[in-house]
Amino acid sequence: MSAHPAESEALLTPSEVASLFRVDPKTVTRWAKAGKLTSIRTLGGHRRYREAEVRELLDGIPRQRATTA
Amino acid sequence: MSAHPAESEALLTPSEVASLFRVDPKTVTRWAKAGKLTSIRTLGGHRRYREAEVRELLDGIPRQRATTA
DNA sequence: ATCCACTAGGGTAATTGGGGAA
DNA sequence: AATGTCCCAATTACCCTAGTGG
Repeated sequence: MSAHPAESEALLTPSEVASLFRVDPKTVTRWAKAGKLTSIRTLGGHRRYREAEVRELLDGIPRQRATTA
Repeated sequence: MSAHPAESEALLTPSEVASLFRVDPKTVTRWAKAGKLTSIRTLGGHRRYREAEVRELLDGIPRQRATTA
């Protein structure tokens, strides 16, 4: 079988996102409900999150830069 | 007429669909059994899925609106 | 014909969603 | 306002063996 790169983008599970942020998975769910985080749903209703978006939030949009003095 | 089959007839394997949704291939099988996803069977009993349908489910039917609070 | 990754099954753990309360 | 925890029901993940796909 071919290894078709049919992937448009990588997705993360709730627990994975929670681990990255060091929070409870339920908290990630609340972020999704609040629209703070984009969520894709499986056909069973479980949420998946865009890895690119998560990493961007983690790397952070540095609002305040510790200037390398 | 074109000698090429319609592009919308493109089929995906269970593992490909699973990768797109970030779930286990067996989960895709359950979706097919539950009638949540159209499945075509090979002569040997393996399932194939319509790419167009999968992409539509992924892009998804916007069910969530980000409240621009 | 062989080779081997993938899939169909079935059964059992682990995760998730949802509401509600501290 | 924002988290973490408890409960329960549903969904999903991992285990195996045998058969299919190319």
